[in-house]
Amino acid sequence: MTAATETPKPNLLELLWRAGPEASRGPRKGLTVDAVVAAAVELADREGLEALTVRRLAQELGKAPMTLYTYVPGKTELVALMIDSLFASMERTPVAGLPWRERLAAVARDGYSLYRRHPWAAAASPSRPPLGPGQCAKYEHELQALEGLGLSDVEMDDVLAYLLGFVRIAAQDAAQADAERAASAMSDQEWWEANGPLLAKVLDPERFPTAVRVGQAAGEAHDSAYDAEHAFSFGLERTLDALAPLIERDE
Amino acid sequence: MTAATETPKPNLLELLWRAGPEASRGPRKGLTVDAVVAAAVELADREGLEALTVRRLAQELGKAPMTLYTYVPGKTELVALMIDSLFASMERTPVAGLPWRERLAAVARDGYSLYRRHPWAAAASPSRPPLGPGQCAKYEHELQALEGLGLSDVEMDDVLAYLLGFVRIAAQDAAQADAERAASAMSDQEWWEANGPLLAKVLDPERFPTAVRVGQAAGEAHDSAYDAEHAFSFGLERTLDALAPLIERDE
DNA sequence: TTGTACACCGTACGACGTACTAAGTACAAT
DNA sequence: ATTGTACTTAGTACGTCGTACGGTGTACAA
Repeated sequence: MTAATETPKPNLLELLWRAGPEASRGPRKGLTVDAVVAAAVELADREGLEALTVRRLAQELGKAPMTLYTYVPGKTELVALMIDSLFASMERTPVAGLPWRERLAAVARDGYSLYRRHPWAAAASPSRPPLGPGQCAKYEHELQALEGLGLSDVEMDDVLAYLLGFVRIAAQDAAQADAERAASAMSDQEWWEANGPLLAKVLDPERFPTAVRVGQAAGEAHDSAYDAEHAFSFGLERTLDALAPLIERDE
Repeated sequence: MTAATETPKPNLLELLWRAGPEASRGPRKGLTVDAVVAAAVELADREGLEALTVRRLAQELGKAPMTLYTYVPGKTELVALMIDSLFASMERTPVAGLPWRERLAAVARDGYSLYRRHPWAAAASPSRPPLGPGQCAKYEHELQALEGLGLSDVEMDDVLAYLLGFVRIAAQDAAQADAERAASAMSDQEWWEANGPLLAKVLDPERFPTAVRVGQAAGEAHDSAYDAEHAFSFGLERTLDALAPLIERDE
């Protein structure tokens, strides 16, 4: 029995920082982790996260499916790498010198437009992503926007998590509204013809007086049933108001 | 050729309101939609949304997998029904007579604890769920908590969407933190032994000065890397502060 | 020159959602 | 009472997924 050559599964952290040992023997690699990740991002952007399958991605790269496992240990790790690569290359509006509201607004808008450009990432990105280089660069830049405002270190982290939570949920909702609009082959008119009668019967103004009134008003105000961009700008103002007492507390 | 008996696929809306025509011929039904949905909720609570498969659910109900499709047209509709059933039976703290902050806090806490009890729902529930009876009852109750505060109808909807967005993201993050803790078989110590050296090399305090400092402070403050309950209570206070200017604007 | 670590590929396994078909049931129409 | 038919239930099977496994050939190290 030969001693098993221990090739421990490459760690996600090593992979994120591209710190794995590079092979010195064997055939030349036909791809790189970066190339795989870039192709995956492009595919997910084009056709959504559910179209991103290992087979499909391999096909686009001109390789057999299992080949990708040489570069990436599994699909979850691939998605983590994809998100970190987004974070690494995202736009970071310079904020030095701006008043605090504009600084935080810029941070929020940078994040939001990243997620709008890559809607799958809003659904997939966790609150505390693994500490890859992209995540670290993002975190560093965002924290610098919070420096000098009289917050403690712990408060800075709390405030940032709160702000980014808003950004993520706004992006999720926007992406979902888009997806629903695209998925329903029905026009609004067809939908109402199909479902209007039932809704009219069931949305009893005596049982749901406030809901019927407010729902109707909201539906008319935003031309669509849900106006994502309005929700974002409304929410951003609120979120900055939320932080004002904390930040301006001792000025 | 016999004329095709048109049995149009039951609409999700009809299903939500249990408004489908009931069969008058054929064998007695061995189950009800409610029973299927209840079993599905129980299974998802117990083992998570990814354990909720049609086969597994059918097994728990003592039926063949395909049998469930008599009650529910597909898995997506099943999940929608599950969420609406949660909304229908959730706790709704009475808020009449309370000051506005306590009213909104109660609404937020009811929602949050619902999602904490059913973590899968936080991930699956969309911003604008289909108008089932549970969703309507929830919406009605929540809007009543916003009545009489001097807001327009459209503002009431905006404010509620904003508040519920916070609740959802807080619940998502909490659920994810739990899941990660459960999934990693490693203890914190093992994790640091495995990843500490790389992180120490790569988290260069010159490249990421603020991130390293704040990250360390935050990590020490919350015993775990991410303290969900703290994030919720911190965020709830902020969110109420966010709404104060709007609500107290003309008092 | 040769041994070996490695990239690459084909095949295959066990899950998944669900389409299709057949069997059997109980009410409606006769 | 009988028969037709709408219905529930079940079995089988298809196409998809992630990925385990084993084989083949390459190119560097010894």
